[in-house]
Amino acid sequence: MNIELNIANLVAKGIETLYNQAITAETLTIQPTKKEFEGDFTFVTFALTKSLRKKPEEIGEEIGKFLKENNPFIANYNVIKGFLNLKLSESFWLQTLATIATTPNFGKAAFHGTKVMVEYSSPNTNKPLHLGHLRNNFLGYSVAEILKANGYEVMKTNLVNDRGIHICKSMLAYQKFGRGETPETAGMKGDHLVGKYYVVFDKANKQQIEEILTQYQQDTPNEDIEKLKEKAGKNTPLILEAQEMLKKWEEGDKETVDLWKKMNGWVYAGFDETYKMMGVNFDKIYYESNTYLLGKNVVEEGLAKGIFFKKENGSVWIDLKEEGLDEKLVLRADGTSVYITQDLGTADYKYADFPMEKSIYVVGNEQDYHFKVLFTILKKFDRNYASGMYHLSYGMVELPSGKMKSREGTVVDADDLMDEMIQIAEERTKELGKIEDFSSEEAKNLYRMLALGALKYYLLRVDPKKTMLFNPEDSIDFQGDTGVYIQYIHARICSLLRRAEVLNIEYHPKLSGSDLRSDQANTRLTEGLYGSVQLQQVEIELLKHITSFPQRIQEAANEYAPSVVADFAYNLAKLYSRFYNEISVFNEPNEAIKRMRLALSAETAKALKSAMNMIGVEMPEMM
RNA sequence: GUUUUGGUAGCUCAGUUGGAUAGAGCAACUGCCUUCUAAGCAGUAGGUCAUUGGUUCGAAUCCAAUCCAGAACACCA
Repeated sequence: MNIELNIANLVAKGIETLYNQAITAETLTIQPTKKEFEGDFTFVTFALTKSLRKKPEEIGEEIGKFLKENNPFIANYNVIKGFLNLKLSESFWLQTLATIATTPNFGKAAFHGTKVMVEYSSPNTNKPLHLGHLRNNFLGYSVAEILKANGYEVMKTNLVNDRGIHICKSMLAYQKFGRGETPETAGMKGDHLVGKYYVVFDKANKQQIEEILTQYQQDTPNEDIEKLKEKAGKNTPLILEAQEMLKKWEEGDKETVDLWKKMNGWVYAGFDETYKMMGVNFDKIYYESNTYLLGKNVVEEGLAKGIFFKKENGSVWIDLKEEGLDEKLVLRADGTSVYITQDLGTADYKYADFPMEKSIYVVGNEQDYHFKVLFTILKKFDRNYASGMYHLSYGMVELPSGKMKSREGTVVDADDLMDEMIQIAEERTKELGKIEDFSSEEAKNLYRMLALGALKYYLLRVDPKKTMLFNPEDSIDFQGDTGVYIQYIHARICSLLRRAEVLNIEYHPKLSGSDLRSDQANTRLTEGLYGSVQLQQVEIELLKHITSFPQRIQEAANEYAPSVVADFAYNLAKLYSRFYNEISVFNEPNEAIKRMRLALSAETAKALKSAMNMIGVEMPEMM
């Protein structure tokens, strides 16, 4: 349902009839009427003045008259300057309500099965998840849900970075200083324990850098200090040992691999817990330890096709200067892979797994350049999936104190943050004392829903592309433009609907078989259920807003922006809240109006829930 | 230096393919709980849309330049 487009079609027909000029509806500007003017939708006539050689007011007047005379749904019109404001009839809105109510999964598109892969999360196994990961995970999960709502078949994947020098660092530190500690003996989640040893490594290594640096300065007092620092950073005993360990790992040394397996096992157990709490999941998990050797065949292929070239020392490159990029290394002189090599191989590997038309990478914007290069190369290779690749590049999350820095200990841990939010949700809820009849199980579940809802909404309401500020004080605020506010409105509606059920009020049009979604059936039902009742302005506003849901979901998918859905939900909740305060449902003496208001409430709740679920937020029915 | 992203109210953010007098929330102030959940509602106040120029009936939105801020530009991942 797209009212704007329908009106545009009517206007186009009008132009053809009145002025004998063919025009496509899509080129006409129809927009919701600003609230300070009378009307529902506005046709902007300026664009037509040249081709029709008429004044904007004249065009508006003539088309308005035509529309009103020829269409029963256009109740009235007025023209201000070049703006033709159209008022739609009550029966139109009532029928719209019936259509929404009888459309299963209103807002969502029919399944068309186009395959799309969404890769997100992609953690390193050397430290626990933090606030930045939360934005990534919530975004990835939400985009996947939004694509599903648009009819795609979605495969959610996670490419875990489980190998490399950084992993060896925590392994080495554990080996040296761990004394056989385990998550059980330490009373810590596995990912946190491993993260602890990563920090231990870093500290010890820093000390070694200092020592070496002093040595260097004594040996070569005239050398530039920055150069010496760099050299020292690469040559500490610990770093050399870690590199040695990486080599051993690659050779399959049993002791090293066993340790790696043990520690990664701890990390995965920890991650699973965190993912569960976050409410995200994956259809398939890839591990870099399995994919890091991929891509060498692609390098061969590139050389054979003349897309890559070899330098004298044997390293392989691609020249992307024509694309406005630089020369880029794709294989080291010693024949080992770099980051982009494995990404090239992994792209083929994923496609063999799941022949998708779109492949979304949810990765921070510090890797914009990398993905530009990756996609450009794959296009040069004529991979048939290359044109469907998209880097969902999101901005960093900053704190009021600035960027999160692990060195300065300002990193906000994901587990800690979620726990804290749950605790605050519990405190607030207890203060309000509304859920005394909840079992402790139900109460706990509610705290979780509220806390995660607040957090997800807070992180997803902002356009993904933008750097955003995480203000701890604002994030725990449950008032105003927040997830909890929307959940609250939903709970209130559910309360009304429960009462309607107790009172046995039948407000929902029930259709079956051939009746389903036919206009005549709608009209019949609408008249039977609601009669020709008078609608309040807020009620029309609500209907207008709900009606825009399908377009908003599409827009969210086109832009990969959950913020669009969040915005829809918030504004719908706000409108309903106004309705709820202005208008009484159960004190209304007219039964038809009562039914209409209940149906309107029910559809609002459905749309709210549907939208919020798309951003991963659960909606309580009582709170 | 090159490339790239951003700059809207004190703060955090919206603002569709250019459309009417630029919107929310927070913070501040004023009202509203014998009435369907006050985690709410209504209202007041708050703006040189970074700056300058251009395009046109019309610019926060498009173009150019400038200023400011972030990021990327490794035989790291």
